[in-house]
Amino acid sequence: MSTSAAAPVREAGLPAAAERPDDRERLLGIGAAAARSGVSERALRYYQQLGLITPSGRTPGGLRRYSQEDLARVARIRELQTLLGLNLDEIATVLRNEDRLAQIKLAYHQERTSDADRRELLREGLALQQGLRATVEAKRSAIEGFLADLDSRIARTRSLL
Amino acid sequence: MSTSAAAPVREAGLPAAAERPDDRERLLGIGAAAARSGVSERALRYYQQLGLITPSGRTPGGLRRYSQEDLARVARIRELQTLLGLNLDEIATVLRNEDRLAQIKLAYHQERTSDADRRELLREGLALQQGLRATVEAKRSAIEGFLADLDSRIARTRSLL
DNA sequence: GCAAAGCATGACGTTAACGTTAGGGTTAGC
DNA sequence: GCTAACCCTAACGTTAACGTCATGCTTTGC
Repeated sequence: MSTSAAAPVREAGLPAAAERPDDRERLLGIGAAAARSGVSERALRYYQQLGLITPSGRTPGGLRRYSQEDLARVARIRELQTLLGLNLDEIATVLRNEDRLAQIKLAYHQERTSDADRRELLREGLALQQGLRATVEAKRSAIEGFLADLDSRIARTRSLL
Repeated sequence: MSTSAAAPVREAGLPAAAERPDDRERLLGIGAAAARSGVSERALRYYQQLGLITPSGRTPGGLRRYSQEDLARVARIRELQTLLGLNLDEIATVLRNEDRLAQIKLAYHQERTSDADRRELLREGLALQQGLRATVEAKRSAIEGFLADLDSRIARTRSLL
């Protein structure tokens, strides 16, 4: 990590193996991107300001252009927000982890990576994933308990009938 | 419903069938109540201001006194907040529903309630409970999906090993 | 009966996550 | 090449859910 202080969380973009302009390569402006992802333009700019996303392009004049992966990333942010109740700071951490994981997979597949290094990389990646998994699992079991409680109450009400 | 406009959400307190001073009837001051429920004194006052709770007693001088049920109610609020991500407004609705359900159960057990009325009451209560259940269930299945996705990713990482 | 601890009621402050102008540049279609 | 639609940055506004005083009354233990 040798970038500047305000380095944003960047998605580890694949180096575009082969250019495929047919595969819906159309980039969206912020308006369309906002409409499709269901958040406001302001939210998109705000996420960017926090380093959560970076539109994969800009026009020569400086207008943001969003790719499909960008939109997927926004969807992920919303998911982490509404489902897990994470705040944007925590989400930044999660995304950083996931980006790191992608990096790891890239490094893993490089010829010049030694076998020992590969094992090491995988271990690190696995640890990252399992960290998030633990968080989610905790939430799930809590909700399950909540639901069980609710169901038993419903059963009691029902038994009166 | 004939109470004043700012009527708070009140728990439908049982009429204290028999006074039992031995059964930990000690009421807590706001400081102790806050400590035990894990929220701040300010939060307790704020919840009251929003009509979510009403301390079951006040000293002659006006100090709040919280009962065990009050604390349970606070715990419920926190649960709805952190687990389901509801805001205090939505929580007010849920609590109102639950209080209504308690009322219904009381009415149900009254001799002077007709059988037809009882069925009607039960139906209403059941509907209220199932409303919340649906919300929670939706959340659960969403989280389950999230978790499944995570697990498949983990499996993929693992398969590299 | 008195000091220390506890509490009440305002009222202003704070933080996260955006919303909303204001005052301009940029781009796309004709 | 021009206009309508789109977008930029900067900056102030908003809302929920409290935090934090300030000022003064209450309660409790000795």
